[in-house]
Amino acid sequence: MFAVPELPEVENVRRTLALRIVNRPICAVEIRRASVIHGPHTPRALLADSAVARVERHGKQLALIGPSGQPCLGIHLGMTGSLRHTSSIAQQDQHVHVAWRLDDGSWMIFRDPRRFGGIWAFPSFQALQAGRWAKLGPDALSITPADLHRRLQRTRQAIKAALLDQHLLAGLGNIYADELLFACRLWPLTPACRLSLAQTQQLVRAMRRLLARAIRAGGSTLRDYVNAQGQPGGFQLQHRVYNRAGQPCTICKGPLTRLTLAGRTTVCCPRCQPNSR
DNA sequence: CCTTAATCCTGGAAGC
DNA sequence: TGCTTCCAGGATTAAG
Repeated sequence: MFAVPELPEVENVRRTLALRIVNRPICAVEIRRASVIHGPHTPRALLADSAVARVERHGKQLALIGPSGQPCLGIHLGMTGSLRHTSSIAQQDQHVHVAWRLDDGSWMIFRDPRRFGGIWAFPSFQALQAGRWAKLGPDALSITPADLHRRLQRTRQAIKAALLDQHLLAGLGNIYADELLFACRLWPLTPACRLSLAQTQQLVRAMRRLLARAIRAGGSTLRDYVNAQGQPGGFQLQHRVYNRAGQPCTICKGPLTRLTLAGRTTVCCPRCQPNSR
């Protein structure tokens, strides 16, 4: 249905983009829609006449880091954002907001039809980390069970709402939160503070396994997600609950239930994810 | 402290 | 066929 880039998709963008653009001279920057850029949007701030030395990720966000002493760009893909390396741009494409031209005439493009994403220009990676990433919780791939347990203890919110809160834990969105809760057989409305340390240890183990499998499969492509090289992912074929309301549970064969939680569609199995404890 | 809803936005799908 | 309506959702903000 949508792009919905969450941690596995953003990690695939990071890897495929790095292969194509790291240390490649950027000759020029075209800003077609300045409103997607936050902070200074001078050519220098956008790495014109410079290069991307490293591409890093925290949660769902990317950093295009210039050479030492040079600027840094924070990229958030939002819902429909994409960052791609292509040989050419369709001139009539209204959704390409920023385009960087490389030395061989190819382009890195930021495209985002729904414009929930954006670009944040900072003078350095340290400034991005201090100004933007510091507000995020630990990355879902590196958080420890003890840390997550401590953070979950602090809220009475439903576990699904807590998992979606990027200030608490960075990286999960609606797809992987539903898949994770199903994998752990946890009812989405369970208060977060009711998870025991043992349950949280299981949760973290399942989360790492789920995200690793999704990354390996290239992420989930529901409608139009592609990595920086234009390739779709294949993990949607392994979804057990997301977008499967009414269909049979892969374990008990009963119908999957759909409910709304924290304003989001939630799909789960009332039999395999019992509302208890 | 908690939840819900509105807001931003487009395009695909469904309904008439 | 063509129009309208609904719906998807990440993050923020305001209201209850």
